[in-house]
Amino acid sequence: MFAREYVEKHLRDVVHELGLEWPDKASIETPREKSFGDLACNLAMLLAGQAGEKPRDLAARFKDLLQDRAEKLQNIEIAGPGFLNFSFKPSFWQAIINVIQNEQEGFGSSDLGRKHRVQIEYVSANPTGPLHIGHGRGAALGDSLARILRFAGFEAGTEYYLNDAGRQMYVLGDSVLIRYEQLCGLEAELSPDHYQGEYLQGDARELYQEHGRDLLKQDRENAIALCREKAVQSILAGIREDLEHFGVEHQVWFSEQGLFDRGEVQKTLKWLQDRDLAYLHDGALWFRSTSFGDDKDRVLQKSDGALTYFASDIAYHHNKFNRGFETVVDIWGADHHGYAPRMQAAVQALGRPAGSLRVILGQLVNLLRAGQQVSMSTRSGEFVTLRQVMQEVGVDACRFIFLSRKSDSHLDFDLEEVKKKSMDNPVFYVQYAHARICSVFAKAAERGISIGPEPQSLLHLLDSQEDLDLLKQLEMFPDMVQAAARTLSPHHISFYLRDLAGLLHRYYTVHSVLNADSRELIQARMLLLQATARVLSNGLKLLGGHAPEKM
RNA sequence: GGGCAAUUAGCUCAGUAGGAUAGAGCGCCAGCCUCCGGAGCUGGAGGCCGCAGGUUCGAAUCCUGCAUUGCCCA
Repeated sequence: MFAREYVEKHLRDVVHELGLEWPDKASIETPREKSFGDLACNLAMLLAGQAGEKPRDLAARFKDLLQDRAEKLQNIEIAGPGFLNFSFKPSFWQAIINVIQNEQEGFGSSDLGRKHRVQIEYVSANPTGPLHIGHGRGAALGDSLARILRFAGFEAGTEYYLNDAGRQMYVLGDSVLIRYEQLCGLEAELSPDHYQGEYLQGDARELYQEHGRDLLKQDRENAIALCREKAVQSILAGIREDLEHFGVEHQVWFSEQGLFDRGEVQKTLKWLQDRDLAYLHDGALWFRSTSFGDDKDRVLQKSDGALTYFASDIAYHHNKFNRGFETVVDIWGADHHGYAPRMQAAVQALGRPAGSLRVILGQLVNLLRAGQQVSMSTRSGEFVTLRQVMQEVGVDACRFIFLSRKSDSHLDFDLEEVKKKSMDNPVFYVQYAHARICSVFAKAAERGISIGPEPQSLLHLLDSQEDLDLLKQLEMFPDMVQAAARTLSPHHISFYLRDLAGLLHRYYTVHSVLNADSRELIQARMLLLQATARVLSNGLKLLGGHAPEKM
């Protein structure tokens, strides 16, 4: 049982016995100051009114009642205005090694999610060009979240929504056709609205090789459709390749066009109209988003009959929920944040409770090189692709940087900094800790030292300050994973890993493992290192990174 | 003009159950290799948590107003 649960269970018993009610605002947390013990609780302060006693007096009663029965505690203190500070016996912390040894790659997992079905939709870039670094952030976030949620007992599905319908696709096809016409020697020119990217030249060239000048003879709309198909296929192939290289998987690729083909968009619009959630006005069809907290009603179908993106997005989310997902997570670029209220409104209109849709906004990524901004003009096609960044800085470093910030904070991504193998780039710091441990074990093998058959009997030797600091950090890993899952925030894991690596490095410097005084102590420390390596590895895996044995 | 987010050390950022003397890394200064990987460790300096009110036993955290920045919408 973990520390927090242990304390909470006993506290609840006592609260119950005193005829009091457990307050919602009760908190049991590790205090900032080490001298305040391992865990601190504000219960006495919150219950003072209810009990009609002064906080410190009430705290004293708690202490008396707890002292006899909570045998894993070493010490209970009353401090400040009425805090209860708890310290555990070293044996409690030492026992975490056994837990880690038993659970191995499962250590840190839980059933927090109780198989709750969650869908994570991420990246979902329009197939109009290669992925750039902003997509990389979304990719790292979504993939890591899926790993974390699964580890925490949720059933998480991953999906890529393919915007393969609509005007942008038409423009894409038109852009390729113009390139093709140029190859044929015609005087065609791209307008500023067209996609300018070099990558479309290749598609035009292939079309020319396959069809010669035949496309010129066709009806122009047909030719555009053909070009569009060609471009989408090749761009999509590139995107899939990039994501695979990035270590990211989408279980489902969901086509917007498919929604139209199956009539789901029209069906959803009718569904809304039947319930008076949509209405006709000025020849257009409007959604009553104001009934669900949006600023104004939104157009679903324009007066010329064209459907908006919003219309197909509602149909898409309708589809998601109908597939049985209870919670849907959408990861968007921050430039779409204005879109969130209407989507939230739509989900509620579909009859889902608030909170069924959780939108995560990945803030913009600012690409720098040695402090200088790298220009990223989107339409002109002059931008650094995710692929280029991966090749230059490596996948692990790239992902770790994305996950070392809150998703909604701006991120400066400096190519030179990320390549540096220093604390500027924490992934190396964390990986180095793992490699260091592996190196100790390699050396141990050379010297013929191994851990004996009864390792449990040695754990009491891990009683120095550094031992306990490290053990406590290991013990809180499951808690950390749950916090990351609850708040959909992978960055908690990366900060945790940095702290854990820091404690390991310190430990390593202060205590020699293989040169310790006794054979028993050597083995005990090896056990501690082994457990630390396991947690580092489990944590890195949740971020989609690797735990190398050598660097 | 309206909306959303941000504002914490010189720089980049944690702090999502409201808790005690606000943290980390980088950079700067001073130290640590007879020894398992120095990609490391130790110590120091560095803060009005944007500003002003409010809520309460207690606020970086919650509420209101203002300022600055970024983004979205018209």
